[in-house]
Amino acid sequence: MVEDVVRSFGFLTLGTRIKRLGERLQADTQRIMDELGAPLQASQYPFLAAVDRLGPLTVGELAEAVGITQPGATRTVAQLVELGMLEAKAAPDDQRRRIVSLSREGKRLVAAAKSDVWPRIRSAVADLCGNLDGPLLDQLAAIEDGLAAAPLDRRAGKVTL
Amino acid sequence: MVEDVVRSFGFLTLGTRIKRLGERLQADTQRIMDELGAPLQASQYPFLAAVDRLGPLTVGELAEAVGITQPGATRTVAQLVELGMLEAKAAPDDQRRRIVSLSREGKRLVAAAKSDVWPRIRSAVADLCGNLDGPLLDQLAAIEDGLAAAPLDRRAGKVTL
DNA sequence: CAATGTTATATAACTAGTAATGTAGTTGGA
DNA sequence: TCCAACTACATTACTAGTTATATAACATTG
Repeated sequence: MVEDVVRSFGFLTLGTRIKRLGERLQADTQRIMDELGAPLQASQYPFLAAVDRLGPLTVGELAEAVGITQPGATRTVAQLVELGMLEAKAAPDDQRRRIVSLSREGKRLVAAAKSDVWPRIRSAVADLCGNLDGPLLDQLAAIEDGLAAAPLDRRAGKVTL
Repeated sequence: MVEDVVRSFGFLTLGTRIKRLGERLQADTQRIMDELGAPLQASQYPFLAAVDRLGPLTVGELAEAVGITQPGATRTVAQLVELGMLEAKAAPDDQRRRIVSLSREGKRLVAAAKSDVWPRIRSAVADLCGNLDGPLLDQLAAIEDGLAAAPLDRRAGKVTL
């Protein structure tokens, strides 16, 4: 067993450490969704959730809402249109803009996720880090240790919160 | 300006949010290193730092030390060998293992980074999040807001800490 | 009202991670 | 002792982000 140097280096490697932790959380979340039969990648749901929450958006607005660059948004929107979850049509007043909205199937999926999948994920993440406090590096260590002890998909017991 | 839904969704999208934040921190760190003339990618330094700290390691041990998978380590080691920063030779007792160590040039680079670059990064990150406390989501919001107000490369003033 | 500039999206090439699988070297038991 | 299983690393194909740039539509202005 070799020392985790990214953890040992503290603030110097914080970006690497945080990114790694995010990847780990996303992978665990994906496992919960796979178990529950959710048919998409974890990374695609924020797009559906954004349109559900904010209403039809352009590609650029979607990129901003989910916090990635425009080319990334263009690609994921294309995938979700291909999968039949989103619809995109040119704005009537400005042919450059594409207005993205939920398809019937997309709406059905969001409704199912809202009732079955998302509460489970929220409760698992809350179980992992809902009660943390104190300095950032200590909380990160607690989350890493917590995931090692019991990954997210074994924390989804209660659907409360 | 569109709402940041990943931030709004709280624990549900924590993995996405944390990963995004890590990418942002790494990108800012890269800018500091570029300004200071550091010749590598931010993602490559943990490998050099691991070998510097722990001594010669096999590819598998390096993967464990920096917290990625073995194929990722194989690739980055190959790049750093190509760049002349690392040397790899088969272990005398077990031809399967490759022992990775710092080249002369790699040692020189680590020494320069230790004295010039790493303290600057540490101080910038400490300036951003060294004094945070409280619940995780609040700290994440503070870091995001802090980066928006002044990215890391404009926080590297003092080289203390 | 045409030329020029700007904006919105698309495309291309790259980075850095992943999982699955291949291959060569080592080891242990019949 | 040799074959089967295991181990360490390499390879391949994929994911999801990035930057840089191209294209097409709209806006401005001389």
